[in-house]
Amino acid sequence: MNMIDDTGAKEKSATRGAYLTLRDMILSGALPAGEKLKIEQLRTMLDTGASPVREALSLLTSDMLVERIDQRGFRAAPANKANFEEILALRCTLEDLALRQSIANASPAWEEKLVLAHHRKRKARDKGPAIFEEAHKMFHMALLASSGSPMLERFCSQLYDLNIRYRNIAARSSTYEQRDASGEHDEILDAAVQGDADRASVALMKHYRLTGEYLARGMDGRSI
Amino acid sequence: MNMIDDTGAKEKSATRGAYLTLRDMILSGALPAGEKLKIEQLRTMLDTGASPVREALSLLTSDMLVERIDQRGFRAAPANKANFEEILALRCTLEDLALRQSIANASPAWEEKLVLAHHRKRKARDKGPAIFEEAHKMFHMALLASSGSPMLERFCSQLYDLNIRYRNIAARSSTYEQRDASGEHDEILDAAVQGDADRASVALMKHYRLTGEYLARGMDGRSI
DNA sequence: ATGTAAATAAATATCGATATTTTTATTAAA
DNA sequence: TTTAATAAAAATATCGATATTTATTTACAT
Repeated sequence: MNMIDDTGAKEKSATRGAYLTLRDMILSGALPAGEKLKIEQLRTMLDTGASPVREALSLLTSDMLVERIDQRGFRAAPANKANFEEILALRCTLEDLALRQSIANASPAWEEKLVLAHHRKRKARDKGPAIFEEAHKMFHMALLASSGSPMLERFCSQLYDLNIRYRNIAARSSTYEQRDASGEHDEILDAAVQGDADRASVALMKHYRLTGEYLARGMDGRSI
Repeated sequence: MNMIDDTGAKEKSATRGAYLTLRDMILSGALPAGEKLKIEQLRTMLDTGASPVREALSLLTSDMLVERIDQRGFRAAPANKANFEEILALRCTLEDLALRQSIANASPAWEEKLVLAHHRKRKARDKGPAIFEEAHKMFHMALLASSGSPMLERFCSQLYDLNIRYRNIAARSSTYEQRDASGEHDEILDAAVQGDADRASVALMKHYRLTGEYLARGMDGRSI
């Protein structure tokens, strides 16, 4: 989200490495919500210096994955059902908007990008959860990619990541199983490529709300 | 925006001080859009170490006021008319939403807070631009303060700040004069307190769009 | 001239050590 | 006991120095 990687190469600065690892650990739940993030501890864990860790944490603050209290360090952002529902609601509003704009600006290049992302997502199904997660996000972001509003897309991307976190929290704290949403994705793709904004939006919202209910069940009555 | 100040006291960490100063310099245009931000230069300018400067810049990245390129440092976020118009459009959408939610959740406490913020903004008129700017923002944020969605409010606050920047850019690069929008504010306040969401929203949107046109004129044909 | 390659300069990123601040533990008084 | 004050420990924030990386200049060949 936050660090522009112009090369795409694997040579990563210590800060970027720390950023990616910590982000992953928070999204996956390895660093639980609300947990105090001690520099020294992370420093040894990531085998790097204090400066990269501090900078990575500062960066994660933008993503709303880490909270910072001046003079009192960092902690993983807290999680609770109210926050989850806020994210879901905001996500529906903003993605609805972005998707409609995207379809309104549809171009052949965008359609192709979208079809490609969908294809890759399907192929990624059995390449392990990390690969699939990446491809899944790519597909959803591709839907919004011609919205014409980079900031709106950025907000959506942020909210998407926050939701991943709740997905993992729910998976951990209950008998939650991955549901198969590929049919829903197909429907969204089809409507988007047809240029049918209403149908695409309805399908996307339904997709999010169904997932949302699913997750909410896994979270019920839990302290998270 | 980014650093939680639990005390409100003046004892600020070096990082927080650097953050506030740099933010101010970017919003005011003292650090022009697109400008390379060299650590050493800022370090001496702010009379502090490199670490606080780096962290402050990382934080400003969240506010979309600074861009970071791995291994190549920081620069003030670029500015152009397209970006300005994107901000305006997003702002209208998100604030419309937040304002309506806020009015829907209206409480006596919120109304009082709002009236107070409006009063303070009026009194601040002749206390210098910095004080007025602060009070003006407080009023606008107070309008949204009972939206029930902290994240939505955060997005609005971010966009508000980005708009301040363009206000200052326009002021600098043309014969732009501060227009008197107090009548518009009165109208918005009145509608909000009455609980008339439609009227409040229309007034708020009109307020933003008028300001927007005003600014756009000041920016026309300029490289900024 | 024009483009390429090596050498130099500048700037960034990182480390290790230290000063400050906050938190925890301990002791003394109400 | 509970509260308050103090001492000890832990953690954060910051500094100054150094290693890496990128940008610029210079020299050379086409």
